[in-house]
Amino acid sequence: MSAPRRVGRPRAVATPPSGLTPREEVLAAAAELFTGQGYAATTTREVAERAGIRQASIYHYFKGKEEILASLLESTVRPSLEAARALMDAPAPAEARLWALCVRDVRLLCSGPHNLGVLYLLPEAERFARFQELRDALKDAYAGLLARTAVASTLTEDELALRARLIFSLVEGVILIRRDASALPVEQVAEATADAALRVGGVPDDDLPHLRELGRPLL
Amino acid sequence: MSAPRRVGRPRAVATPPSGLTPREEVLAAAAELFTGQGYAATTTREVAERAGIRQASIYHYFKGKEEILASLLESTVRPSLEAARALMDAPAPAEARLWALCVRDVRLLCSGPHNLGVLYLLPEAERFARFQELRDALKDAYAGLLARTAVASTLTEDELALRARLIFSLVEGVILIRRDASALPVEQVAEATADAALRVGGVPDDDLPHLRELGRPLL
DNA sequence: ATTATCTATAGATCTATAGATAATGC
DNA sequence: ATTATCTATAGATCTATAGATAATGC
Repeated sequence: MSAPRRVGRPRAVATPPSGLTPREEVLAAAAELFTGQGYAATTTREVAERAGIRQASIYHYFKGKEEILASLLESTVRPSLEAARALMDAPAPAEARLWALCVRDVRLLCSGPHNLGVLYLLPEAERFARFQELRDALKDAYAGLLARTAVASTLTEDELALRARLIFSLVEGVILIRRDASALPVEQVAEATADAALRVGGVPDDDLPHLRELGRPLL
Repeated sequence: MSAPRRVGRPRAVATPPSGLTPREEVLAAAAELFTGQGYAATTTREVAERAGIRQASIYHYFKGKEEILASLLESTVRPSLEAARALMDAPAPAEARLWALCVRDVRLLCSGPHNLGVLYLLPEAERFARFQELRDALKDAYAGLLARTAVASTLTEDELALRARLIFSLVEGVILIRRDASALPVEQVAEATADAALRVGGVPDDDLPHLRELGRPLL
């Protein structure tokens, strides 16, 4: 109802108020375009246009195009890492915690308006050290939980490391699944992926129902 | 020993003979650069320079930059699909054939000088219809083999489809594993991935050694 | 005075085409 | 004559910066 009354020169193109800060509007626009066509293939002009501002105005909020991608990468992996840290200390069997971590991670990768996970797959992502650190910490969380499972003691260190890596990429693989199939039954995919992760980890099929019940309260 | 004696104007920069045709030299150069820095981030000039020719000479062999990527995408997925087709008719239990398909696919993704699989992950790859058709056919091969396993009858159609998709992305996931870890013990990763695939498919742990023995001759 | 935006543009590309050139083939 | 390459460049970008402008805040 009330007029905009915002500081600064008005925008050239009147913008329907989105509820987001201008910075967030830029990030949202970049998320859509980077995930859809890639980072290098997206111009700052396209991002600005979708955000409702002029190209040069982006530089009021970001030092450059790279900083936009860095911000998106970090904000996408951080919630996963927080979920992982919470589960590291939860009082439940490692199998159940690993299951819950997979479910939460898949949910994060499958929800949200854009398939933000595909940013992880961009070749440009390799250059962003801070993002890679966060992702490595997440990888370590998977390995740590797997090492605490009952079957772990029957495996060599190498086997364990490889299985942890396979589980991690099984979870990240839902990025590809989501990319192929636009609309997914998120919960079903999340639980199926978590089940698959435990199977890869060596958990016998018969133990799965019980572990699921222990894992569900951790979600 | 013998002089080059090649038709056409000589190259501006003398090229150590690579044994490849000029077209292959361009493809090899593009493979390295596209996988390392992405398609859009790679210029035709860089590709040409690495191939030992001038930028404009690329257009003698390719209609444009896109055709280079299309060619790389198709030549990368095609061997996987051929392996799949050969295994569709092999006289062995579906579980063993699925195991063998995984091993061969992972080998293909893990070998070769560059991590060509990352091309599948490029957002640009979505636009190449012929490549996507080949990849879909490969996906169907996985689903077809899984449907012929013994456990398949105990699952709903939805569960089966989802598991097939998870197995497929488990295999494609080695692209990410290879990207993170430069040097991999290919055989070990391939068999571990194939084992994991059967586990995701619901094959009991106890059956694995036997199925591996049946699968090995199919490699 | 401060702020958020704008307009304008420098400078640096990048792709693809036009047309010349330097080999071999006949 | 044919071929594989080259040089040169048109035309179309694209990023980031410089500096102006139109609001509110005090």
